[in-house]
Amino acid sequence: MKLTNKGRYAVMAMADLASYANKGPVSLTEISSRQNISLAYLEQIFLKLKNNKLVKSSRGANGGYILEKPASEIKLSNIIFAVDEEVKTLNCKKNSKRGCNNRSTKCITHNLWDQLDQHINGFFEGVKLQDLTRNN
Amino acid sequence: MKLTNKGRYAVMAMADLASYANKGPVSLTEISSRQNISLAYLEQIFLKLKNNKLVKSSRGANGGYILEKPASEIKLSNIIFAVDEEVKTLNCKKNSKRGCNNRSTKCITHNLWDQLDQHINGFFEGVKLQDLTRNN
DNA sequence: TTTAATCCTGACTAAAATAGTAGGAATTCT
DNA sequence: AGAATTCCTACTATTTTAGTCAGGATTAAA
Repeated sequence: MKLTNKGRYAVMAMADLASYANKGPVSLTEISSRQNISLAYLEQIFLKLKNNKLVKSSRGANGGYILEKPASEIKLSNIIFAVDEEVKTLNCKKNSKRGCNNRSTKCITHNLWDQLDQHINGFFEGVKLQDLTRNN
Repeated sequence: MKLTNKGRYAVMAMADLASYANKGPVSLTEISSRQNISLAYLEQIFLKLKNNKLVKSSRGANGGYILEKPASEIKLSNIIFAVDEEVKTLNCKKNSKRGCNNRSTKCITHNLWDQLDQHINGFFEGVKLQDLTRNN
């Protein structure tokens, strides 16, 4: 799992959306001004969120986005994965054809990093979008 | 806590050192060839490890590095902090003079990211260098 | 039907972080 | 003295991140 500002922005935007979505579609312009994220950047982010079936869009005047699922069913890990798609190539897997099951120092730390990754994953698996809204 | 290859290299190198250090100082040249990390890069890394009192050096021919403390007392978090020194400026603290104790979406996710950080910290606090050596 | 709001998309760019090099000085052993 | 080694600083190349820009395409309301 990769962790960047973009992912954090995505979480912020989704939390914003979740808070205001009961009144129909929320436009990116609104979110942009509330959260201080540039509109163009938000568009880029929401495109991915949409492709990952986390939000639905309705176009035209008074259009905007709504959550595709209830906030209680959206995990933060879903959001982060959608936006910061994984490109990480783990050195070990890439370099060794031996399958990385030996006990070299390199592979030991590799496993360690893998464990950490799962640790972080687990963290974001455990938090739902709903947990971030003020009116839950 | 920041996580980069450099940190991983540092952990690898320290694990290597811990495995071989019973025979006196280990030179970076050795570590370099065993772990496939460029000598110049290792020098840079060990400079920081030394400043952080994790290793001791002895110069000159047959010189090298040894652990400053037993491997059972060195936490991985120590190593990583030494090498990837924190520069991270959290947006929230930087921007708001209100002390970031309001319930804005921004601050909610800020707290979230903080929690994650502690989570990761905790992970590396729990692992000792000794746990990585083959002959423990 | 016009118009405005909005989504959609890809290409581009600037800045920051990362990863690593280069080169020389100082030290110690043999 | 000569070889091996740490020490130290500055530099550079690459990659990633964080966005901007420009121009559509689509839809809904007036």
